[in-house]
Amino acid sequence: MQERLNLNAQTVLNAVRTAHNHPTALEIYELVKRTRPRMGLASVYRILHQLAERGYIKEIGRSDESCRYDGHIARHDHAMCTMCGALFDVPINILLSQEALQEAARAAGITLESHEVRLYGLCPLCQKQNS
Amino acid sequence: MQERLNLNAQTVLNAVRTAHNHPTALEIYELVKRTRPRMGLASVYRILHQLAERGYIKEIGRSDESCRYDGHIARHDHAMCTMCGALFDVPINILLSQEALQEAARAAGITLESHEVRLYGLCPLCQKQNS
DNA sequence: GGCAAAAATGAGAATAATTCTCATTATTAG
DNA sequence: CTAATAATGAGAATTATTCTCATTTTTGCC
Repeated sequence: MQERLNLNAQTVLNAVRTAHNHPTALEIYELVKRTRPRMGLASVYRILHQLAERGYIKEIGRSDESCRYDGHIARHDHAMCTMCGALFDVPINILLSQEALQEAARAAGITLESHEVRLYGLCPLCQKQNS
Repeated sequence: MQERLNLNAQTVLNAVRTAHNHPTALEIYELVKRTRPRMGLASVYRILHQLAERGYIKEIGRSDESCRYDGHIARHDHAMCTMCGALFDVPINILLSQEALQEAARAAGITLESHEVRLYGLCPLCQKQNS
């Protein structure tokens, strides 16, 4: 395990930071190839995971597995275990003012259709295994 | 296009509704095969999409494409276009009380590490194309 | 009921994102 | 300098999902 970021990791980190549009791994790979044409896609994935693990970057929309389905269609929030990926319903409503949501949507440039809060943490099982 | 749900769709819908653990398409396929052993996986996917489109069920964690990376690591929220899948930062903070979050996490059974609000709606481009 | 048109189905191939394997290369410690 | 250790890249493998298409089912009509 390395402590400091090496040249490849620096290049990838730079690419993620300068791309201001939430790039995919493939997009980052394309960017990185300009300066380091020998780097492979697998290395990009490997480095991205390391960077995320160390908190340099974040992964968004990583479902960690496949799409899941929910027969419970009333609006509700979800909690996801950061260790095993288990997904839970939040059985109580997390209160958010419509005005705050509308303002946020406006600031982001979209019309507001719906929203969801996602909580991240350890599920009971992973808590045990982790202590 | 059909209006009413047929037997296959009913079976899939039932499976999603009775499974209380956010099943994946594969899990649903396994369930459904018990009563309708001839149904194929592709049909399950097809029916799941239809059911979601008509609002009978919801898809969770559908990134609609690949995992995206973000060099902006301070906690912030995201807005996603429900039509094209584009992902935006919400440039302002959506206020949520720590107590409410903690209580929700407790109710869901996880420890709280972090959270994110996701807004869903149409991005400017899709608004235009849709009007 | 019988039949033609339209829609739905299932099987397996195809695709796309991601991960794995492993021989090679680079780095480090002594 | 050298042995041990870690990192790399290439391509194969895996996994979830979608596509294709020949067959089956359903539907509307006589």
